[in-house]
Amino acid sequence: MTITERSFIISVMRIKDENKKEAIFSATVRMINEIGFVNVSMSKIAKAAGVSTSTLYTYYENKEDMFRKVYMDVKMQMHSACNRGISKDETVKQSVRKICENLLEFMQEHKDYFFFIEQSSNSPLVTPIMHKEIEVQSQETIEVFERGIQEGILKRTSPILLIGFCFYPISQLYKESCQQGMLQDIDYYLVFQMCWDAIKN
Amino acid sequence: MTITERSFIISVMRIKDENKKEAIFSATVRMINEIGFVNVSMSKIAKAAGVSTSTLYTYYENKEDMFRKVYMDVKMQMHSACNRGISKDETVKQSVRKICENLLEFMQEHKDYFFFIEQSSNSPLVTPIMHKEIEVQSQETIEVFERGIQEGILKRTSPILLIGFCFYPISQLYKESCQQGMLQDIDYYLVFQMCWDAIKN
DNA sequence: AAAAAATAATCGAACGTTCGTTTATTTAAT
DNA sequence: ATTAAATAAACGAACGTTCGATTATTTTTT
Repeated sequence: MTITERSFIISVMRIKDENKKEAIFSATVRMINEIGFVNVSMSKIAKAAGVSTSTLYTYYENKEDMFRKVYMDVKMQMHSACNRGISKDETVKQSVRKICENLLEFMQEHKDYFFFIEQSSNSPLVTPIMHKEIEVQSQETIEVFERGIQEGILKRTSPILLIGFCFYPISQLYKESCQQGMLQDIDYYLVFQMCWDAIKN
Repeated sequence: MTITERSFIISVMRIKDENKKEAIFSATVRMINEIGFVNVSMSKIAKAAGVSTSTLYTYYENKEDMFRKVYMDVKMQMHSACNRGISKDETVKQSVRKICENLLEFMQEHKDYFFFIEQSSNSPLVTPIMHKEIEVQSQETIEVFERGIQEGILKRTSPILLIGFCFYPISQLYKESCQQGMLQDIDYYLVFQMCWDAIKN
């Protein structure tokens, strides 16, 4: 959306500084990763973003709203990254492989996003409604696995279960390898092979 | 441990009220699960435990120390639960199956512990040193998988990788099933089959 | 066996600081 | 001139932690 487009919709308002919004967003992610949820506060995030504390309240209703929206934003980015380049012309195995690679690539390129998700996703901040929204977002991925079941290639069970056997091992192993600084040791070709062995018929 | 036994070890100290320690411990777990790390505080935990805030400081040095020790405690309980009943007389497959069942049983019986772990384990509170300690504790489990590799039954890779393919899918799927209230729908026999397919040669 | 002394667990109150949020005002864009 | 973004200042409440007094328990002395 360009500035002129926006001018038609909202005529005389002063527009929100997108740099500022981005600064708040990434400061939230960064601070959570650095000091954790226990020690984080609105003022610390504002300071990290180079913004007044009260400015946070022009972008978010309150603390909870802020964490929820930032979480959903990051999560959505991850899911759309996982779906990238998926086509119905390729085989299910090719698609699954691509989804796994997309996930791995996202984790590597957005390490901070990934660790933020890991730390947020189990918090009671994240409501069942949010989980539903996320599932909707990952519909494209689900369809790949559903196709695999129909074709008799994958095990006849819930697609969510199949997806779990790809996503969780990969993400957890990446996490462990980061924590122990042995990223090079993991053979991701083997990991994908193991994922596939788990879900294939 | 009887009172007389204890008298030999600790002579002059007044004995800490174990009920109180337990109350603090479980209040910590409960509060984290209910309101999350963002909203938790020493005073809230003390109130939930039915104890003065300052009493927390006779059991723990400070807030961080408290969360760390409670986390380690819970984590150790889980790992020793997973090792329960493992014998070198049984086949590797039997042992692996038992470990998986132990994990599942622990999660079901100690839902609160499990969710607390899930929420804590990705926090920067948990240091690399703590991760090392945990790995030492799970040595018995590691040995089972090492034996499987030596016997040529399991894939020739790091035992940690193999364990990951059992633990993470099971725990994540249990978590999802709780969140969506569809615990009955999951076929855990199939889940174990998928774990085994992933790791077997 | 009883009393006294010693020790640390316990707690309520208080510390200074920081919390999340609101209000009043200024700044900047139209 | 109008509108909203942006902020500084201010709010009471809550924060993590410390402290002094009290209580409960054990050891030592009678």
